[in-house]
Amino acid sequence: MTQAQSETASAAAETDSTGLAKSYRPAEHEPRIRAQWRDAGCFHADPSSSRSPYCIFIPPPNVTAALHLGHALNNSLQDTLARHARMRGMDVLWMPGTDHAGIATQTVVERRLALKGKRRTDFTREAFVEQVQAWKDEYEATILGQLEELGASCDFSRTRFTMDPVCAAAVRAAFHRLFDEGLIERGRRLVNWDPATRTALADDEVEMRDVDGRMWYLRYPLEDGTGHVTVATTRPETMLGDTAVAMNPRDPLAAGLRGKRVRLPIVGRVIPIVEDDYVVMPVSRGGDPADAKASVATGFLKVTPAHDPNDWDIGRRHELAAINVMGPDGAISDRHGWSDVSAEARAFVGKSREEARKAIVAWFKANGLLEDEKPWRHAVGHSYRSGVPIEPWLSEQWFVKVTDDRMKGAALRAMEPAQFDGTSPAGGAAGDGGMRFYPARYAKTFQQWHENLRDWCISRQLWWGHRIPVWSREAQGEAAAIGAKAATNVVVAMDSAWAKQGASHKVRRREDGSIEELVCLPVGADAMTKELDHAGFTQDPDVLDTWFSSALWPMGTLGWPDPKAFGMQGMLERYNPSAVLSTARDIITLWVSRMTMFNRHFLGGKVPFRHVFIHPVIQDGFGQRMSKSLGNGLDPRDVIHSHGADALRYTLLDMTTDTQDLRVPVEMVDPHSGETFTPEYTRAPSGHQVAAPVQKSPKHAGKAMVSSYGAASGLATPNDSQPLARNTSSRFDLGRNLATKLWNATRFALSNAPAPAGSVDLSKRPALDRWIASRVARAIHRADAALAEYRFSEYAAACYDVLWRDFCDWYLEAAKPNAKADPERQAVMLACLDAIVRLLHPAMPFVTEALWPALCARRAGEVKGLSRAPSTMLATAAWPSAAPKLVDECVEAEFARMQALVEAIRNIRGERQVSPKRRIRLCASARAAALCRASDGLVEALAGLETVADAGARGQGAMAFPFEGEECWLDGLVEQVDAGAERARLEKLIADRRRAAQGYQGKLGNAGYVAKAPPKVVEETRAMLAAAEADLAAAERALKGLGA
RNA sequence: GGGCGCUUAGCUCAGUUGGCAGAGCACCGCCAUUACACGGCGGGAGUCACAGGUUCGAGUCCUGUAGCGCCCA
Repeated sequence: MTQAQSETASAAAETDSTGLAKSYRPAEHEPRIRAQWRDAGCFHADPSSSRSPYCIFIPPPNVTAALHLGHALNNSLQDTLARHARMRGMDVLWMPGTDHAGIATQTVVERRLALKGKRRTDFTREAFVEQVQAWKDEYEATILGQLEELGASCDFSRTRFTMDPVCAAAVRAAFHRLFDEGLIERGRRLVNWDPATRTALADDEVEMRDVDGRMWYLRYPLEDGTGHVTVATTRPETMLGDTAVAMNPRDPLAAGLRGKRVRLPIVGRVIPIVEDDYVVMPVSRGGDPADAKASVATGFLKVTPAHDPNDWDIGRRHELAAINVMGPDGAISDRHGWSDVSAEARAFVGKSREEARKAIVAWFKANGLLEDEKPWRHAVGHSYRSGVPIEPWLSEQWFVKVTDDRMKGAALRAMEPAQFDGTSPAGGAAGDGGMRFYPARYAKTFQQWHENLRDWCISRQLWWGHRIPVWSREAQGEAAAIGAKAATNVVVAMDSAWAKQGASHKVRRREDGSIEELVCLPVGADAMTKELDHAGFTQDPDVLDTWFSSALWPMGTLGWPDPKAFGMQGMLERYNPSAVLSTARDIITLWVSRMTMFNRHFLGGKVPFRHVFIHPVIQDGFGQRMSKSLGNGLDPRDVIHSHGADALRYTLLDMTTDTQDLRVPVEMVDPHSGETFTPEYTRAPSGHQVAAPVQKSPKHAGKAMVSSYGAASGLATPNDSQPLARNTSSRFDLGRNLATKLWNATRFALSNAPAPAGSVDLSKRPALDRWIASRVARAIHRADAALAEYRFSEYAAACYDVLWRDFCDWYLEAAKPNAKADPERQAVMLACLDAIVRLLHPAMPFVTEALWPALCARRAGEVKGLSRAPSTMLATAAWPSAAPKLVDECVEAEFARMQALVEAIRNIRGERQVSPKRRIRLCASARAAALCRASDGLVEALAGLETVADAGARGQGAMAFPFEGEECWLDGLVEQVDAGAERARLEKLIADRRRAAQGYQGKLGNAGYVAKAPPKVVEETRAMLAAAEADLAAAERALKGLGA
């Protein structure tokens, strides 16, 4: 039954004497508790506090869409850390916010416009940005609402957006400073061009996909008419821009061709044959047979510097021209650097790259120059947003010189030396060695990324984003004179009137000899824009890569560069570096790297965070990444609906081990019956396993529903008779069940503790109380140790074990018979429960907070050694603390003996299917009898015994079992003894004990073992052997006693 | 091509200095015992992917193989 149904099923919530409803229904509590936290300002960080600061910057979610399960995971982890730190008395700032996600958001808005038959260019830039802004407002609200629903204890009063005025100031300041320092420059370089969205992309925004393409073999005639060379290419259309043919200098054919030239077909351009090690030789001429490329290579490579990054490099080595034959739309064009267009070539101008490819191949075929073509599967870069193949394209762009030591070197030096592969470059500078990765293996990803870093292209030809704060014009006056004297591409700073007002004024002579004059304005210099306009300057139309502003997140959100201007005095010093950044592994390169470089550069070497925790990636039940377009994902709101926020959080925590992927099988909820079921699967065209578009109701014949894949793919449309089904996963039952268990355990404890004692000295209490206190103390230590190392599943297990296994299964059951008559017992019970509730709060904030008032109303007195400071709200209550002496090995060992005896008895009861109501008699051995006497009646209560008698008092038909090497008997188990079954049971037991004994004997018979294993281990083995042999003997005697 | 990870019960996964193979779910019994059936008690279930090596002893450390997945070229 879903939560929604159980709500309607039981209209009035019944309550008992504790004032708590009979069961926990999350939806009845979550909104109220969220409001309480909000009204009490529980999560507001206080920079003036004397508490030590603890800060986490949220990885700001994109405003493109609502949060998915991966976000729910990451934020559950961060909230657990934040609440833990807050309860430990720290001043916690969990900084929330959202990211404008330039290209992604612009793309979704453009797609929406396309449905109405409109394009971005149908609007003014301002009008279009307004529409994106509206989208952003909607999704920002959704996202922040989702965070609240999840229970995230963010300081929402400080919520930031990467394009708000505070963050914008940081972007302006950072850009200005980097520009002034020469770390940002403009240049004509090959970039990853997305012809669909018509913008440049950074290297890491390009996704490599394997594509079934072809390899074409084109003949280029030698200029001297002595023959031809054959080049192999996957991109024949780029031949229009070829400026050389390259061959490997080790190629046996090289000597004969050295110095020759070829005449480029169609174009007629005469181009050189150059020699370059990059060229792969065919196997027949010495190529490496292991290299797949050698099997298709001809040994001759067409070189198109303007349309291939490798060719660009070859071009630079051989001083080749770069002829750009395409326009920004990817179509062949003669207006972007191609001037020697022959009459024959003119026919190709204007064709799209796909059309041009066909036409060029056809031309070669028709002219007898197409030697061959083969199918060829190869990797092609695609835009991670628009999905179209990337075009390497020559254009003027802005770059951050991250290859400069002040950037990449600083990032590498930030790594903790122990995690550095090789000799750590960290020195004694501020922040050096100050950053550590969890799990440690991700340090390698970070290191390798930086070691292979290339300059970062930051300009984007978009309208949504931070506009580049640079104004330029063709140089005039003094600037023109200075520029004329400078070498190509050397940027010269001007000491002009603009510069005196705080701007950075620079001059650069381009490759073509023209001279540009650039003025970068600092924050707050907007008055100068008018002057610049007047002087013929225009602002760069481009915007910055989103990651440029994201990289400033740990600084900008705290008011950098001028916190006072935003009323944030002292925050930068206090909360940066933050304690930890929690994020996914693909973000290490995109974001962690850049935050590290910028933070260190702008804040005197400070790292932005001391720890980086990389969380696993959630996949569906088939190991596929959850994706919106496939509808194979799980909306956290659906899980909150079916299981509650605590169940979602706890289960996610429980799944977070240090593995890199985790699977969550997705099931569906039948809207007709509320039942959860496993849907029918089918294969999407992409090859993914997805829920079939329409599903039959498992309960109601003839009724159907639409799956989220059906809706997302458009293959089915939800309507009244065929509604859209929500998804869920029974994986979350774990958390829901735990929440329910805690709720009921609390109700039970409260109803059994009407008048707890004011204070208790545990040393004067029976073993049972000392035992539970010891278990709780252990659980607290276990939880603290786990969270200190970001082992979330270990923390979850610590909570589960102490609550369910120790407190409910043993302590409450043992305390049940007479707790009401023992005020001190009641006090211990409530104190331990109180500690457990606190322990669970970071994982399950709602149910614990819902129980808190009831616990406070019946507050137990002090239990020495277990400190639990009072608080009206659990969210701001103190973390429990247990004195080390509370952990009592002796009591735990004795209790374990008692548990073993109880389990031995239960085992026989279970096997013989004895009714729990049936009271039986234990005829105990000397040791067992002593244990029972010492246990205050626990054994009797937990094993369902009527009495405990001597072994000798057993009657006819008593069943024997060995306990610690002695025979014990159970009397009155059954009306009639089944001798055959009894014999079988004993024989099985004997075989088991014999096998164990033989194992130990084997070990001890090994001279090496006895000589070399630690004496303690050998001693344990001896004891184990003795116990097994004694048990064996006892069971054998019993079997004998059974008669023939 | 380089790097990283995974392979343990039917399923999803723990197993942190090498020392008695675990949990939850599912399954099979018994029980609606007045906290909880989102529950209690019991049970069955594993050649720890494969092959070597180190060691008195390997799920754990080393080498190699196979399959799956991710990241970077």
